[in-house]
Amino acid sequence: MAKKALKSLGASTEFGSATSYDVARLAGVSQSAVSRCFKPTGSISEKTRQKVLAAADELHYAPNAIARSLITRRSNIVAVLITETSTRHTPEILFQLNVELLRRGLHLLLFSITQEMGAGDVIAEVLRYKVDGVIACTTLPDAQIQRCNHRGIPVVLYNRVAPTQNACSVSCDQVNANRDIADRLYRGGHRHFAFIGGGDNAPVSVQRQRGFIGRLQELGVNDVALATGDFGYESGQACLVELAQRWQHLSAVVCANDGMALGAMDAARFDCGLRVPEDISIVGFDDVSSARRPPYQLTTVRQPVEELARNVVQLLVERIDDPQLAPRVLLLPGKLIVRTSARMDKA
Amino acid sequence: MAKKALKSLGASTEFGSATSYDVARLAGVSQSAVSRCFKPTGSISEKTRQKVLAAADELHYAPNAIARSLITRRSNIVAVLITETSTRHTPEILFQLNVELLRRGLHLLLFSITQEMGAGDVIAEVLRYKVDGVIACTTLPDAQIQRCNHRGIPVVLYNRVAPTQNACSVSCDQVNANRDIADRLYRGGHRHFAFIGGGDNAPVSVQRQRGFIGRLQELGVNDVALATGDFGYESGQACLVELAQRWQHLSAVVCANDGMALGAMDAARFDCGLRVPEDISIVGFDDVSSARRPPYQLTTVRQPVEELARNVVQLLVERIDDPQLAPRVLLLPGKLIVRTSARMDKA
DNA sequence: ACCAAATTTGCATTCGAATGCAATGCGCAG
DNA sequence: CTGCGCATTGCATTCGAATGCAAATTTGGT
Repeated sequence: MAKKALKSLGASTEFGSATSYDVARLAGVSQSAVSRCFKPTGSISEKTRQKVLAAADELHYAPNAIARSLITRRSNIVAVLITETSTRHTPEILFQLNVELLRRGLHLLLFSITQEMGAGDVIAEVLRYKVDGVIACTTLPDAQIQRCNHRGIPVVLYNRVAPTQNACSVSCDQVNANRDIADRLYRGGHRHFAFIGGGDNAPVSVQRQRGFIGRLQELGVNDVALATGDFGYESGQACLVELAQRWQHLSAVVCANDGMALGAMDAARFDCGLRVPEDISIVGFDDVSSARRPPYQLTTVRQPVEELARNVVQLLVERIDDPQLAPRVLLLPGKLIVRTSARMDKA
Repeated sequence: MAKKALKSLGASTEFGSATSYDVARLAGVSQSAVSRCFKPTGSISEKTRQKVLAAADELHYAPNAIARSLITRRSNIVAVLITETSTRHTPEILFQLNVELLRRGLHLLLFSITQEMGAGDVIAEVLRYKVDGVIACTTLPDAQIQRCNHRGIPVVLYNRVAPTQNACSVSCDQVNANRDIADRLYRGGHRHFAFIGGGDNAPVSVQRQRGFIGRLQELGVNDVALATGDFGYESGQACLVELAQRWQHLSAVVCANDGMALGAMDAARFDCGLRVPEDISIVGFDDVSSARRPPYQLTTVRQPVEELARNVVQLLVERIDDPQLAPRVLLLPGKLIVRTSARMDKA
């Protein structure tokens, strides 16, 4: 196998960067030495290390991550799955996840789930890249989660509860946030409530609704008006108009997200001639940037995005390091931002 | 080298998926045959192809992308560079880029540039992964662009003009969009203008300003009031208050982005007691979702994000396929969305 | 049926780095 | 000065798929 040694004799002037052999030759050591030099625990003397580092520097050498992955069976790549809507809701999540991952030497390979490329196709691609883990910022069928687990790839869900016990999940505690809202509105004197949801196949909407209505029932309020939109501003407008027509005494409307809450607020004022919060109280969820502006001053819940991202990555890394670990479910409290769009108990 | 053939005899029941050798053995053919079967141009008979595909299916085999990259010297991975602000401005850009890339069989490896990890560190990581190309949604020092070029990796900038001729770029034509705005406002009767910028180290702000002021000068308007914010709503408020105090006849204010325009609008109404657009006209840029809402109805410019993404990927792929190709600069027109926040010529 | 041409197949090597094992070098005690 | 033991070093092999080349097979023409 003397070929190996001769191989890249003339190289390193061309495109394509230097290899460990080039560095070895320049430093007058073996390729193994170069390899050990770039591995934290590598056994190597200080003298050789210096020689190698100098040579590496001269050739602008850095270990080829692809080649390394092949032999170590660790790609240091994590797949992150999103849909068009998941980025709209929290645009900063990708940035935050990426920062947390890079901090731990992991990289983020992005996959968008679309009409033309469903979850199944995407997971197939994910598997081909031998990623170390998967973070799903979208609903992921249990079959696909299983497919990953079967290959020893841990999955962590962001803001989705796992349908079964096959994946970790980290979410904002939507249920309790909205229970708290129900409580405060009730204590603030409201008795006639409505909820504007985002559809039953949107897990976040379902949970926010469950928290709100569940707590109201405990408080003895049994009929809560319901309307269903699509998370968009316009649908919030339409829902409020419809609700206001059908229910006379309506005094507090809780929406599954800020987009609809803002729509509802504008509809209340401009279409129904209602004052907010004197005639009607409105609460949202997410704390988008418009929520704090003068025309709105929307009372809403802010998700701890940075903390969520940190915990998602934390859980994932734990399971990458120890695949035997049982999946955990983490709930982080949201922060109620009390502004003036709702009459409620501030305590 | 009979070892190879024996190698994974007992495997394929465990974690870690089947290899081409496993498939070859099950199908009763050589590993080469399996490889050729998964390569579009591979020379293989229909009979063997069927045998191989059946075996592959049974073992849930798909070629290991990492191993393939190593030998083909094509990773099918593209690095995308972002900063915290670049995602805030256009959250959907990542999704769109990803969709376009996946369509062409390319994958998106995300890199966030932060305080603790500057452009230099990030490019070092990018190079280690042997990506086929780089898309920068952020300012990238020429030295770093060169570093990529030197390794034969093409770079395309999104919404930044390349400082030199070393990279392609695809941008929304901010200059002309704002020239048009200047024109229409002038024709609408305005003579006293102001521009609220986002700082001189923000290329988008500089260009929007240049377009606006440049055209005004051509029209004979030489002194335009200037204020500088930070793209945030609050800074827009502050700037407008300051401008209104110092300039009496101010009648049209153009802002470098919608965030500041919305702030300016609210400040005009709530802090300065001015009516919009009767007393003062306000124009933004980006067409964020709040812009179209009843309280604002902001006249602004929408960037053709989908088209931009498509062209970014198009240019990148062209240069990946033919590295000799000279870098191109593409400018796509923005779309002026005329609403009611500004008195102007609608034509 | 027979041979040349075209197609299909397998063998062996390659990509670049990591690592078990054996060999070498070094330090230190006796 | 000798020898034991530990720290370094190098050799050879490995990860999984792609591919040039030669061998084997099929195809087609006569």
